[in-house]
Amino acid sequence: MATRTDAPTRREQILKEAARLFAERGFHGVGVDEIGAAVGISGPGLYRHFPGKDAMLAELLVGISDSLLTGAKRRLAEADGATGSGADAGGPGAVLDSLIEGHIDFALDDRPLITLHDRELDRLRDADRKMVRQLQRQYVELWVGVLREVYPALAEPAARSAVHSVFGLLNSTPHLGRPGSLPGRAVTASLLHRMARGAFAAVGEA
Amino acid sequence: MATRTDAPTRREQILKEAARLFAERGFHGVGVDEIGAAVGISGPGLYRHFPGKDAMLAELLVGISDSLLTGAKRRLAEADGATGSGADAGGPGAVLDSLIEGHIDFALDDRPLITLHDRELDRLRDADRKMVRQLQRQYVELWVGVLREVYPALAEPAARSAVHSVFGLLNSTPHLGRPGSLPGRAVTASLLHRMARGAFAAVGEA
DNA sequence: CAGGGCGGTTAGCGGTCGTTAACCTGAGGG
DNA sequence: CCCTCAGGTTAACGACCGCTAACCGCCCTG
Repeated sequence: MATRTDAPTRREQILKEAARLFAERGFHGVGVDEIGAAVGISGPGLYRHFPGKDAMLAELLVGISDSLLTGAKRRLAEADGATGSGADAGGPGAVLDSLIEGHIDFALDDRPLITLHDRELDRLRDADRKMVRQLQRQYVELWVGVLREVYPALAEPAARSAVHSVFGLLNSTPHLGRPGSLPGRAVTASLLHRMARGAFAAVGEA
Repeated sequence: MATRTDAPTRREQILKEAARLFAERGFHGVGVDEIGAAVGISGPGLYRHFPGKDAMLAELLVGISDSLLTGAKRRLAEADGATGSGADAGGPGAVLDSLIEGHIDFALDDRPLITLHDRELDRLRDADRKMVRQLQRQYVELWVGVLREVYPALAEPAARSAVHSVFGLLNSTPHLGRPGSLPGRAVTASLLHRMARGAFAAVGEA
């Protein structure tokens, strides 16, 4: 796949600005005119790119969930391949670290999307909501499986609760102040990573 | 103060139902007619109790923030008194445990309010929003102070980030399934408590 | 150089929302 | 016995919102 250096298409501009606005003021709190103005066109011009306001939210939420799940699957496969072929410092702990790292990257780089992800799900039409819910569930179950490999004594319901709670922890990035006031991306990522591991350890090594 | 055994007043009914509805569908997603219907009166009847829809949200959010801060101050005072008078198993660690316990109680018992608390803040008028923000900031700083007593090596910005992140963890209760599907309140509370302590330890004992 | 369609524009429609106005009723006190 | 007033009701207004209709210019192609 080519790393895209192209200018973003108009459609992508719209999605990005819509995500920001939805995250800031809520889906119902943003008008189509505002979304249009954010990309330099006005109101109804959006309907050349999307069938409606709902469709923008749907594409955003499905995209987020799918991207998270796809990334996690890729990391899982990479780690399994590594541990299978060579005797490096891998193992289930490394896979868990990789999942955490991926989620943190997402939470730090796409804050508006992380905000929308657990906030505006109920505004979707039934079909879209079911799809997003299914992707989210797969993502959670993937984490639960890896977590229980690291801590085999952990029962499944507890593992699931722990995963949801750590998502809450990692998704707290929007509350950590604007990107400028952060002590640096790497520092924040490391802090979140250690806290997530600590939280898991506290419930897994009971 | 008398522990209230009275039937809830109409005003309290309205606030409770409004909180539930706002949490479910967002502030802009709920009409005044629905709030009225939820308490058995209809639409404009609400204006005998509140000057407007905004005022309901404002009272809810200020109430939450104030209640959290007041409870935390009380716990801090109680713990300080205990450690000051006798040589029991207290100390800053016990204070931190008490803060965590209080926050968990709130997150488990008032899920709609916890949801609103970090979701609809921007819908407030400037004055109200400033007040809520100030209460929230005091609450955070109180936690930061206690946390840095437990882990003196922890720098202040890191401590503040850690507190926000643990709030994210504790406030994940709305995602843990409906109250019925939980493995029992005490079990969930214990799990959250251990995870919070583990997360703090992981960043404090670096 | 004609023409078609992509990507815009403005005007406006229908519905919904928060709020106000005007009216009503039943209980309590002088 | 009347008056007041708290706590409702319905009707309606004005604003806003999502979306459609109708129109238009530019670029690309045959």
